This record gives sequence, C-alpha cells and structure tokens, in this order.
Amino acid sequence: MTQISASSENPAERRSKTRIQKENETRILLAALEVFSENGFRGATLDRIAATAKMSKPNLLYYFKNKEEIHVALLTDLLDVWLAPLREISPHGEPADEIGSYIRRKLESSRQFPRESRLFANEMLAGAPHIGDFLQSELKQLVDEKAAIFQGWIDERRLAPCDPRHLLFAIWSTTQHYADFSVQVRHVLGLQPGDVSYYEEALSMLETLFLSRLVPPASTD
Amino acid sequence: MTQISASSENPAERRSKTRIQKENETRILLAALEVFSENGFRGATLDRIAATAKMSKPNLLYYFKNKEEIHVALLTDLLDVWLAPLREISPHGEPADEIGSYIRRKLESSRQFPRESRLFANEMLAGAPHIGDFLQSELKQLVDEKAAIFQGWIDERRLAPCDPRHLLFAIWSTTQHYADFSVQVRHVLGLQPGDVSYYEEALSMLETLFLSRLVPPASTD
DNA sequence: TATCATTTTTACCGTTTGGTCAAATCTCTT
DNA sequence: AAGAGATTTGACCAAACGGTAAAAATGATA
Repeated sequence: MTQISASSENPAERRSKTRIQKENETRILLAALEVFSENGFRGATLDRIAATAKMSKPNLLYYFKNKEEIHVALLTDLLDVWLAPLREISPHGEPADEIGSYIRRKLESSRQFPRESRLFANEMLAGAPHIGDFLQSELKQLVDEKAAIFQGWIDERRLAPCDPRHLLFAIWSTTQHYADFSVQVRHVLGLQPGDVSYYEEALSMLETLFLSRLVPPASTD
Repeated sequence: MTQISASSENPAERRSKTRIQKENETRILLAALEVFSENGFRGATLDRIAATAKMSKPNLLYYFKNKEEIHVALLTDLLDVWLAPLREISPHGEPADEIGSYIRRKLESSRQFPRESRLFANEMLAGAPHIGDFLQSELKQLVDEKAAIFQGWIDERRLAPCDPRHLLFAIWSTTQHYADFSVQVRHVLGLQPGDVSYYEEALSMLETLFLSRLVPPASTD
C-alpha cells in the first residue's frame, strides 16, 4: 500500500516537512533576506537570491511559488520581531526604567537583526505596499495602547509633556538608524566594514538623551 | 559661415543650454527623483522614469547617456542640500540655540525634500555604493569639525558628556525619520496619505527631547 | 534492492530591461 | 522661406528577468 502522505505537489502545502525541505527553505529565506534587505523588493532578483543560496532558480521555485511568496514569508517573520520589544512595555514600572529597557531591547534588536531592520526600512521607503494593513491595524492599535501608558505618566507628572506617539517615533528612529544606516555610521566613525563596536557608545548616547538631560539649564550668572 | 557652437553631439557637453534642454533636464530629474526615491537604484527602471516624465525612453537617453548618469546627477544635487544645515552650526552660539536651530533646519529639510531624503536612505540601505567616498571624506571631515565644537561645549560643562558624533546621529535619524518613514507615521497617527500636519508635533517633541528634560529626576519621597 | 515520492537539473518561454540607431520632425536664425 | 542644428520618434537589439515543463537524479522505505 502506498504511503499516506500529502496529495499536493507543492511542498509548502504538505503536512509535515522533510529534512531537506526544512534546510532548503531556511537557506532560501536567509539568502532572500540578504538580497531583499539590500535592494528592496523590486531591486532584488530571483537569480541573485538563488545564487546567494547556492541553488538553481527552478529549484528555488520548487519551494516558493514566486518572488512575492518569499517576500511575504520574510515580512511575516519580521513583524513579530519588530513588535516584541514594544509589547513588553508595562504601565506598572517607573517611566525611566520602562523607557530605558525599551531602548535597550530595540537597540539590541538592531544589533542582532540588522538585515531585518533594513528589509523593513526598504518596505517603508517604497510606501509600505505589502504591510500597509499591518501598520494601520496591529501596529496602530499597539501604539495607541502604549501611548496611553505614557499619557498616564505625563498626567502624573512623571514624564515631560509630549506627544507619546512621537516619543515612540524618536526611539524607533534612533535605534533603527544603527542598523539601517550602518554604512554611514561606520564611514563617519572611521570603522572597518564589519565593525559594529559602536553599539556601546550608541546605548550610552541614547540613555543620556532619553533618560538624563542633554543641555544643562541656563546659568543665571 | 556656420554658427560657432558646440562640436559634440551630446547636449550635456554643449557650452550653453537651450530652453528646451533646461526644461527637459528638469522634468527628467524630477521624474527620476520620484522613481529612484521609491524603489532605489536597482528597483527603478528607465521606462518608469520616462513615463513619469511623459517622455519617450530614447528621448530621455538623449539628455542623459544612461541610468547611472541620472542617478549621479540627483545624488550630487542632494549632497549639498544634505550638508547645508550642518555647515551652519557655529561654535560661538549657545549650545541650546545651536542644537535647536540645527534640529529645526534638519526637520524643515525633511519636510521640504522628503523624496531627496528617501533617495539618500535608499542609497544607505544599499550600502552606499555610489557615495561611499563622500561619506568617508567630505562628510566625515565636516562631522569631525562640528563634533569638536560639541566637545568644546562638553569640556566647558555647557553640554552633557556624550559622544558628539552619536549626538549628530540622533538628530539625523529623528528628523529624517519623518521623511523616510512618513507612511508609517501617517498610518500610526491615522492621517490621510497626503497629510503632513504632524511636523509641528514632531518639532515640539524633538525640542523637548534634545533641549529640555524628558524624565524628571526621581523624587525623594 | 526495488519502488515510489521527493528533489534537482536542463532546456526553455514570453516579457521587461537598458540602451542604440537612423530617420523624421521641430526650432531657431538668417 | 530655407538651411542648419536641435529634438523626437519608432523600430530594434541583446541581456536579464520571472517563471514553466518535463526529465533525470536522489532519497526514503518496505
């Protein structure tokens, strides 16, 4: 009797994945992340992804039915990573602690997943054609929720009066900058291509900026 | 006797530009800015640029000899715009005034030239293949010069101890964010596609962040 | 080791892309 | 109005592109 297995010829729709399938999908997604994060969706080519994955193009298309499906798979994984640090913000901690550890989580995320960050940035620059819905619904909802926490702190005079959502923008931009513009950071600091030693200085700067005071009060001399 | 004029058949190399030439080059660069800033160099196509400029592709290539030349022309114009606000920082003013007006100039630049900002961001994400030299030489030099001013203020206790170059990174990222990630900003704030009314709130936030104090000192209750 | 499903490759297809060429048209000056 | 130069166009090209079909090779299992 023949083995009871998936009926579809598409490996993605089969019930359980084989060893080879798991390995190859990982290889493809890793290669695609490299290529998409550098050149964006339109600038990336299947030939380059296949070459990076050391695989023939038809073989690549055996695992993902087209270019878009690879991109969607990457973005889906990405969004969880992107939201995770934000979810952890708690209304019960001290403002300085909560904001401080959020900055540390976000900066750590930039250090660990710079290509994911650039993938996201590329999608934004292109006008968010694939994740517009996510931004409007899931992200907006979570931001509103966390902004309400900040607003509570402001009302209690534990945080300076400011627009909480813009405070989040400031944290996002400063932390993601170190991943998205790492070339610029390295060139300006005079570092070698692979060198990411600037992350410690970066954290120090951001803690000064967000948690302490940058410009002292004007003296009354 | 024939008119003494340019010998070359390439309009770009002629001595003086005709009316039509000036008009068309402007139209092309404007269209190219639109397309390159959305999709990056590799993601942009001459067909789309030509269509956006309402011009046939061969006609477009009559004014610029290839895709790269258009891109270079845009980047060259861009770099001046990009550096201008930084050049104005003076060692003679008050730290708060100098930093404050630099932030205002940078934010105004984001509002006025969002596509230029995205063009720059795309180039960074791609690894700065075309302007790596600029970053290493001109930009680095100017940053070193301005960082020395900041360091002077730090030594005089007029600015909190921090790495001046990272302070610049923080200003760049927060201000450019409003151009580069405007889609996200609008989606999160629930604004319409063309609406850029958030720039006033943005300035207010950045002034609080950089010039005032975000988190009050811990109370000693 | 025979069998069947899975995986990989080879050869290909139609379209898009960057770019060329020569002819046709337009514009400006005399 | 005519000539010269500037501009525009249509037809075209080779390479790169996203993707397909079918056969060949490999792997798992009985």
